[in-house]
Amino acid sequence: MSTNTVQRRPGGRSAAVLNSIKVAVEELVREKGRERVTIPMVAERAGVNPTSVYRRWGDLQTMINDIATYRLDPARPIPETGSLKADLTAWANEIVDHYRNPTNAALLRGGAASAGLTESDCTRNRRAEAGMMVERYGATSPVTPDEVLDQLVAPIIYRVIFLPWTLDDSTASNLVDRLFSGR
Amino acid sequence: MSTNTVQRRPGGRSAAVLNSIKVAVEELVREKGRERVTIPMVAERAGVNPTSVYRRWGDLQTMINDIATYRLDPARPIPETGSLKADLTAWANEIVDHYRNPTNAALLRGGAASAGLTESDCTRNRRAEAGMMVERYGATSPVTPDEVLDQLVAPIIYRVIFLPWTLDDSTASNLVDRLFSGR
DNA sequence: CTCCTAAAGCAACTGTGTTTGCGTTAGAGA
DNA sequence: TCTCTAACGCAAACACAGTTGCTTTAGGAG
Repeated sequence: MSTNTVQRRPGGRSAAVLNSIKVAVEELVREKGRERVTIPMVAERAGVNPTSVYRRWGDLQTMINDIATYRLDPARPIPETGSLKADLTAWANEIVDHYRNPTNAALLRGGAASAGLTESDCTRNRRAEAGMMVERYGATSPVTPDEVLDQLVAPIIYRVIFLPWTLDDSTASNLVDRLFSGR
Repeated sequence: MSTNTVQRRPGGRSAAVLNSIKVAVEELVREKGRERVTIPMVAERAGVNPTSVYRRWGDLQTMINDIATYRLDPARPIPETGSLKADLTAWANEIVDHYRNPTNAALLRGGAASAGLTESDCTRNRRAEAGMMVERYGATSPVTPDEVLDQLVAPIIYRVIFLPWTLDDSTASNLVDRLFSGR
């Protein structure tokens, strides 16, 4: 061997196993909620030996975080329409659409259970994105980043967690309208 | 026996056991978060046999929901000052104060994990209380119950779950001010 | 095609949460 | 005080998540 790197084997069987596990995790999280999913359960649904899962990821938390490529991409482009109101509407619609997917909603609820000690990815990223959009318009902006969090992000996340059936196509624009009303 | 009702024994020992379990649950939920608490753990801290806990409640979810009498009492009086704004401010302050207690916050996060399928106590009660206050002022009310949920309850609950360190004495009144601004 | 070994499978074992049968303690009415 | 039995304690059995050593399968390089 001419290199000192470990040989990997991402092809064939490993890929098939990975894919069936991913499907099983999505199904089970959606069906039962993240808290009621176990590794043996995932392995059985995937038609795979539990040992394989333990060897690859070690624990359920690590596995789900790694499998969950369906979370909101932190590197995705932030809407830039030239109007703050339109930017916020488009951005809020992305968030609503993302969490109308039951799997994503279940993952958010699971994350909420262990939140509160440190700022989670969810809140930190949303806060950063809100700040970015508002600051584009500088002192002329009628709203602050904190107001965006309190009156736009918070209602959406609250509904995702406790009242997911109230989310619809007009939720985001309604909230933005109220945020800008009287300003 | 002249009655066909089962004899209960709420006094003495049973009350002592119940109380020591209640204390143990509060401590452990605050220390570890609801998700990392188990029944044997509670029983040991309480100096009680785990069997007693299983026999009384069956499972941890039921036990915590039952023990948690420190949650906001649904029968407590709703503020009635004569002004909707003042009512809402007082009411929101109660909620903030309640959830600034780390035990209550941890219980809310735990509840969030299993929410989303049915409307939880938390959301149903808040919605009912908001409706009650707003309806007192009928058609003259500048805000709707849904607006109260979106712009007052949701920001508070969002902060409790994800940003508990941002809750302070002025949080409630700031939110109410923004809710009424421009109306 | 052949060799090497990454990665999966298998099975036995451990630790811990949960159930169950039975004996003991102690609250409440007679 | 006496009796009845609800509620607790105890210990053995059970269920299942997670671990470990070994074997088997199959991807990739030569």
